[in-house]
Parts: sequence; C-alpha cells; structure tokens
Amino acid sequence: MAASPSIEASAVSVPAPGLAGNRGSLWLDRPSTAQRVADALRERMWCGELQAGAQVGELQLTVALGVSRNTLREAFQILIGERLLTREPHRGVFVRRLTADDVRDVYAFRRLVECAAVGHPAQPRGLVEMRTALKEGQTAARRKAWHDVGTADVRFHMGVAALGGSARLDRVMRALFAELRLAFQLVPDPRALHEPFLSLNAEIYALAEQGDSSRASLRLRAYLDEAEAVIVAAVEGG
Amino acid sequence: MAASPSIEASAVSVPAPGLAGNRGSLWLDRPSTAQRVADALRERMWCGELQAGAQVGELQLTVALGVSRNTLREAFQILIGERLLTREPHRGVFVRRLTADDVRDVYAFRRLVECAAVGHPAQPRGLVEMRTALKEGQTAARRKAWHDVGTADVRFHMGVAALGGSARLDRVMRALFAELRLAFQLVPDPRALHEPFLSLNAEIYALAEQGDSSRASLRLRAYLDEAEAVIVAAVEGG
DNA sequence: GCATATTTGTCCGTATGTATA
DNA sequence: CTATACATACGGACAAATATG
Repeated sequence: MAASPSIEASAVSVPAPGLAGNRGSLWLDRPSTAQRVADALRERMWCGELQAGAQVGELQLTVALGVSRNTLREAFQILIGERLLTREPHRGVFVRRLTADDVRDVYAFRRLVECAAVGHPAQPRGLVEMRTALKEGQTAARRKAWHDVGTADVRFHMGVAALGGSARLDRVMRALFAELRLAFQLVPDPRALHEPFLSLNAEIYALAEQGDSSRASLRLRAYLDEAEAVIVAAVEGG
Repeated sequence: MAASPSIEASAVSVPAPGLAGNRGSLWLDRPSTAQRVADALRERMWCGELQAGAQVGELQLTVALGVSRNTLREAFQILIGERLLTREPHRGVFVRRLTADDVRDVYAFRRLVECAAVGHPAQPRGLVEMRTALKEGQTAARRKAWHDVGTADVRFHMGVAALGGSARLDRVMRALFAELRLAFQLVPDPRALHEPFLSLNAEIYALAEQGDSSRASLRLRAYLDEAEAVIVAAVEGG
C-alpha cells in the first residue's frame, strides 16, 4: 500500500465559521469548513506533500484536521468533482493517479484550447501574465529551484489561456493544471522536466507579443507535443 | 420568494448501496447515494422542474428523497461544484441564476472551443453525432416539441465539440450545457429560441461534412452570436 | 428595535455492509 | 472462515445566523 504521507498535527487553522471573531466581516470571504478542508488538501497535493495514489483515510484526516467525518466527506466530494481524488467504493478515497491516456487527453485539450487562444487573442491582458511568469521562471532557474520553475511554467500557460478572454476557460485550466501537477511529480528529474521549456516559452511570448499569432501557435504546439511525450513517458515508466 | 416547485413523493428509487440485491454486480455501476441524489436533482433542473432561483431546502428534500441531511449535503457539494447550485451562507442553497455576464462568458468560451473544433477536426466521429442530432431536431420541430428541439440543439453542439477529440472537452461541454439550460428556461417563447437555429445547424453540418472547415467555422460563429443575443436579452429582461 | 421561530453549519454516536488480513 | 478495520449512511444534538412577527 502506498505510504500515506504524514498529515498529523495540522488542524485547519482558520477560525471555524461558527465561532467568535470575524466581527464586521459580512460573510464575504467565509468559506465553509468543507471548503477550507478541500483547499488545504488541494494545497498539499499541489506542493507534493500528498502524492498520486496515496490513500486519504477518513479517520486519520478527521483527527489531523480536527473536523468531523461529515465535513470531511463534503470536502472529498468537492475534490472528487475536481478529479483530484477518486473514490473506490467501500475501499476509500485516493489521490488520483493519471494514466497515460489521461495525460494524452489533457494535452489534446490543451492543444485545442491554448492554440486557439494564441491564434485569436481576445484579451491582451494575458500577455502581461505571460511576461511576469516568464521572468519568474527565469529567476527560479537561476536559483535552480525547479519546482518553482514548474509553477512559473503553469502560470505562463494560464496566461496563454487568459488570452482567450473567458473566465470559464481560466477556471477549467486551473483545474487542469492541478490535475497535471499530480503527474509532474512522477517525473524523477524535475530539472529535465521544466528547464527545456523556458526558452520555448520565451519564443512563444515573443511571437505572441509582436502579433505573429500563427507562428506563436506553431511553437506552442511544439511545446505541447514535447511536454506530452515527457509526461507520458514518466507515467508509463513509473 | 421564488415558489419552490413541489418535489414531494419521489424518493430516490434505486436500491440503496448498502442493501440486498446487486448480487454479482462487482460494484461497477454503484453510485453512492449522494451521487444518485445529485443525478436526480440534475435531472429535475434539466427538464425544468427545478427552475433558476428556486431554493432547495434541506429539510424538504430529506423527506422528499428519503435521505439523511448529511447525504443530501454531499449531493449539494457535487452540484455546487458543477455550478448548478449556489450556496448563500446560512441562508440556503439555490438553483443558480445566470447573469448576463455569465451568459456572455459561456458564449465566449463556446466561440473559442467550438470554432477551434470545427476548424481543426480531429475526431470525425463527432460528425455522426451532429447528423443524428440534426435529424432529431427536425422531427421534433415537426411535432412542435420545442423543448426537444432544444435538447437536440444541445446534442448537435456536443457533437461539434466532439470533433475536438478530447474526453475532457466533452465533459466540460456537458457541464456547460447543463448550466446554460437554466438560462434557456427563462426565455418565454421556446419556439422562437430554438427554431431559427435548425437551419443554421444544418448549414454548419453540411459545410463540416464536406470538409470546408473555415466556412463552417464562420457559420458557427454566426450561430453563437445570435444565440448569445437571444439568451442575454431573456436573462436581462427577466 | 426586539423576541421568537426556522434553518443552516457542524459535530457525534451508531448500525450495517464490505473488503482485507 | 473468522475477525478486524473501515466506508456508508442515518439520526440526533446544539450553536450560530437568518428570517419573521
């Protein structure tokens, strides 16, 4: 059985919604306990603390997070809906493990959507997101912080999607990258995974910025083909 | 307050997961109770029995569906994740009411995605889906069953999306249409909503089938612009 | 503005069925 | 095969917030 990473001693630290404090706050930013638990678990998956295939048992988490089973199960439903967790009936809840076909489908989707977004940009604001993400990635690479390079890469392509000018697309892509991150962590060498794409992203940005949509779309496709191959290999190899 | 449509006397009829029967079934198709409740509610929204803005009270539904409050709340989380329900803290759960901006965003997304799919079709199997949906719509129109015409229209454009060749795209579009249906039902005259698009869909299909991707993409864009205007007007008028 | 009733948010206890050692 | 552990689902309890008179 997959070693379930220790999750002890980390209660959800935000004040519970039914308690004191929060005076004056008009319920505007008061996520429910289930929502905060889901956020906490999502964060743990994003940073690699909870890895693909790991079981997230109900009992352990109730004591670790200090919430009831009911609340925890609500949080599970949220994350199952986001396809970050999967439920095996009467066996438990597990961090999703992407198959090679899952990864291929992710990249089929990205090819369609990202290439369309750079091909017919509707929201130039995405360009600034791309630019800042690009710089982030470059400085992170100088620090040899490859995990951060990967985060910047995700942010860069969120910027690409933002060119589409649709909030829904932004949401869908955010969810997609959260899933994909689960597969990233199966790649043994994070440097080999993220470093080669820095220059490709720079090319894509330059072309998009100077309005050469069709050439940008072509380079983007090259990026996606390469990245898909790397991740598929990692998923199949592991 | 929006009249909450009667939901009485309609318990979730599938055998509960922890009971007899199901012998030999290896848990393959055994959705949890929460999942079945969510399916039931989704169906009621799809067919218009539960309308946008209606409150779905916990107590009424627990007695109507014969499930516990905990289970019902799990189902709520599923549907909230699909953006079919919204939660107003300490006030209740309501069927989502789309704003004009929501509708505009839906169509921005559809323009990007559907036009890309017909523009660079990767999965010709979508064409057969389009064709059957087209016929369905035409026969439904002869019967003056405008609700069915709308369903066929959705199916037609699911076929368009299927041209993209991505299971994820199919899922996203299915969720999108479930949302959009909530807005469809605000349009007073369902005939005026769906009938004009029959011929446009036929045009799009013909062009796509004979491989004229760019012209198909143009007609599709015309469809989406027109449909957006109709729905936005209905949402703003209501 | 205040007191009350209703509903939500959250927790706990428990019974039953399933999977696994 | 039995026993243990755990998931599923239900029902009750209580505090907090909202709605109502």
